[in-house]
Amino acid sequence: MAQAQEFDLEQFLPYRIVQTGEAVSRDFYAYYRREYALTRPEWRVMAHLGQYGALTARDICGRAAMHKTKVSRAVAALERRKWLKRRPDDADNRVEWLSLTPAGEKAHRRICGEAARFNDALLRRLGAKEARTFIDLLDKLAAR
Amino acid sequence: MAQAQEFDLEQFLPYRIVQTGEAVSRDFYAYYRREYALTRPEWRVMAHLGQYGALTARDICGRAAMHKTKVSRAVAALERRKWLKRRPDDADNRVEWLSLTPAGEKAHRRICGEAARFNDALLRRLGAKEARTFIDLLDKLAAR
DNA sequence: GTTTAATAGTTGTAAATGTAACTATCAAGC
DNA sequence: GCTTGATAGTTACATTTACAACTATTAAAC
Repeated sequence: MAQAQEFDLEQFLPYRIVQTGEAVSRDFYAYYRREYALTRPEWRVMAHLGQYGALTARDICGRAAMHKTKVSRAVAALERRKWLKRRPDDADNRVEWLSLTPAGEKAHRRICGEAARFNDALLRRLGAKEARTFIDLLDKLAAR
Repeated sequence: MAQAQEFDLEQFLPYRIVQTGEAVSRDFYAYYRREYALTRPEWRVMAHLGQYGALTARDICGRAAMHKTKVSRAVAALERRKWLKRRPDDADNRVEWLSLTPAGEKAHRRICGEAARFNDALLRRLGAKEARTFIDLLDKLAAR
């Protein structure tokens, strides 16, 4: 049944990558949602601030490929729970520098520990050398 | 700044895969949304029915890893536009067999043509051999 | 054959999201 | 120094989504 010739879902990279992404991130997502009641955008903002230090909302949009409204709401939520603080920019009043508070950093460290465990499990599935290859290929795919 | 030791976002596979998935599917998603006003779940249901023939909603949930409410609403929308029909199961009245109508198949073929072009562009980015490797590694990652 | 548990699928409701419109600020042109 | 256009970020509203509760039907237990 169905058409065969040119197209096979199982070989269709956008589908396969999205699918695999959902499969490998599901458990980790469930973890930080359950343990910290964090949404995905909130965790992503934390992850970027935790790793790179103070950033503007715009920086996060660029780096994390998140829309600015998503970032805006995630930042507001993290600020409400006092895991994030804003500082004005000296030269430009439109800009706000965002960073984690000590409480935010503490949570970030703990979540990163768990993230590292999840990641190690995945890397073991691939093996060290193939994991390296895989990440290189991801870079190649995403290169604009 | 920030913590260095154990964890690096750029090496964190769940994040990298989801990110790459979004990047490589964005343009194709924009295409079928613009040209056919299809949502992502709707296209996914179509893609499965077009490729595998008649399936139950449950089959689609399993194959496409979609939640049953998402499938249910996508099926209802496709039925409304007469791209999909339902047939009762002979033995079990709870079950419905879903398949594309001729109009649905026609649209499916056209979208698949475009999908194949998108995919070819991605495969060219990787090269034939590495594309093969990449898909194997995706299989390995998703294996439960 | 009647109760109980499981399954296929739908619907209600709250939360999350995308889009566009908005405010505030800045830089450039003149 | 005003006007025009761009930029940082927020808010409003419509659409999607997730989660739980629901209906209908079947299979199992007894």
